[in-house]
Amino acid sequence: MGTVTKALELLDLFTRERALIGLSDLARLSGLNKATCFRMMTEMQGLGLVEQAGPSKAYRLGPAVLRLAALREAAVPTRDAAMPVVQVLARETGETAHLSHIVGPALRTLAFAYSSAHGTRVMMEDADLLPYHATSSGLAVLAFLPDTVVDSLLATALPAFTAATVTNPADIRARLATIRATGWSETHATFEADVRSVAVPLFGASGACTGAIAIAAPAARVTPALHARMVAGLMRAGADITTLWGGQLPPAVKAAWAIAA
Amino acid sequence: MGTVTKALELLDLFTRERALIGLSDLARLSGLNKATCFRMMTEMQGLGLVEQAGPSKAYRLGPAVLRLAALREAAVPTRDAAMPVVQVLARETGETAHLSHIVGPALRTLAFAYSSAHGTRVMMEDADLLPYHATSSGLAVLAFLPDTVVDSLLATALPAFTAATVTNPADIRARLATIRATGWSETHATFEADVRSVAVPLFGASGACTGAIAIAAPAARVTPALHARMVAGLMRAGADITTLWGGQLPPAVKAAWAIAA
DNA sequence: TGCATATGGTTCATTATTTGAACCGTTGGT
DNA sequence: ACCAACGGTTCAAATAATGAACCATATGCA
Repeated sequence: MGTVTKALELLDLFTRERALIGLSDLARLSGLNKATCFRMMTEMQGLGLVEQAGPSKAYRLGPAVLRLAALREAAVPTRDAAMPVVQVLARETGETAHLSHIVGPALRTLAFAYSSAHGTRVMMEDADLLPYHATSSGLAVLAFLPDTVVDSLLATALPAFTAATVTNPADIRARLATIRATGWSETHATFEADVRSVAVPLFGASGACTGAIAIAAPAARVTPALHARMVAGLMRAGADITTLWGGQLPPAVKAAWAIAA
Repeated sequence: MGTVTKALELLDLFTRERALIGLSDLARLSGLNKATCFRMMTEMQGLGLVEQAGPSKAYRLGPAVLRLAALREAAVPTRDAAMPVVQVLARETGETAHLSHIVGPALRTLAFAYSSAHGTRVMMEDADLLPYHATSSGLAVLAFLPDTVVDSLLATALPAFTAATVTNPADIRARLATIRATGWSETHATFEADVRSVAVPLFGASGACTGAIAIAAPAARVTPALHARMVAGLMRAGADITTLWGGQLPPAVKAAWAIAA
């Protein structure tokens, strides 16, 4: 493995719950030697990518990442462009809408919006990781990813997050076939209990799948009428965002969405 | 130089004007070998830090930086926290206010706000680089940085951006002494013609200077009364943001600002 | 048409950097 | 006073980075 990859995987250890990490923890979590971690963190600190904070000298992400993100959004306004669509979707359905994005090998939440229609709602957090096999967004993306990616994912051990999580590769493959035909995916308490979620895939300029947009609601609230509105809204939002991103819907998806609408 | 530093300096070549860079250009701009660049970019691509786009296979910043920025903002809401203060400052003075931040060896614009009071205003851009010796923000920061940093900067050749730019190290040192005493800095058309600008430094948790906040106005509009309001507003804003960032004013600055207020 | 010169990407012997066990000096708890 | 954990440092040994030369391809030009 390259040195750069190791250093940047160190950055991936930072999460919302674990914003500060000490040197020893960093070494334990990454499996790298403490000296290696130290040299890398020192180097990245010099570039402003991380900084040391607090009473101990624990590390956290530094201000340089803000500059990089500002430049990325200036070049490719992924998030800013899609945000209004996500908000409209949340308002029209009265439920939580969220947008996710393939980053490296994982699917991450990029943006989300709540509705104020109900006192209870499904909560989200930015930059969270979504498992492919247990979320509607994950399945929507997986259905339109190359077979090689699907094969290698299904070859690994799939964790069960709830009693309802589907972990059998054959069952998942069957669901993917359905999703390819209908153009949307659905899960039922497979990631979090009592949550029902529907998603559609999003596509980039080359026609490859780059992410998904989804709506998540408390299961008890999802009537057939609401479900229909969710699917219809997602198809429109999916087409809109794909256009905003300069992407192109695969013919099969375009046909599936046109028939349903 | 470490490999990680080289790779991340590659990322620093991306700017707003040059969002897409091809492999050969990357090698030329960085001075690194083409094979080295290729390997590093491939590695960073695997992590989503950069991606290849367009008809040619030019590189640009990838979606992973958005995730890192989201986590940084969650841990330390630098920009979000400071933004209202910058906006109030712009509204109260009727001029352009901007916040800058030390990132590695350079000073970068992090946020700015315009006022709608006048038809003409000083324009800004996010993530722009501010030269230390020719801007009020730069001088404000420099005055509170360690002597070693000042020495090494003044040892380099300082470019003149206008006829009024001060490039003589001795003259700059004299101005820094004044700034240390008063707690604020000022420039007169030293970076852009007809622009007059006032700034105060900002400080981090350790008491070290981490950035500056400034107001820039067309020179003709700066009356003594407005100038006084600018300085007073900046001092309040500087104290507020330093607090918001969990920072601490050095005693000397606290004293200077208290006396002036 | 063919020549010249770009481009992104690849190879492999040479070289320089990374690596990690063991080591400091401090700190905080018992 | 002790112990264990912390952040940080060292240096011979091992590994990964390096770069000149090399493809295949595409573009501009006469």
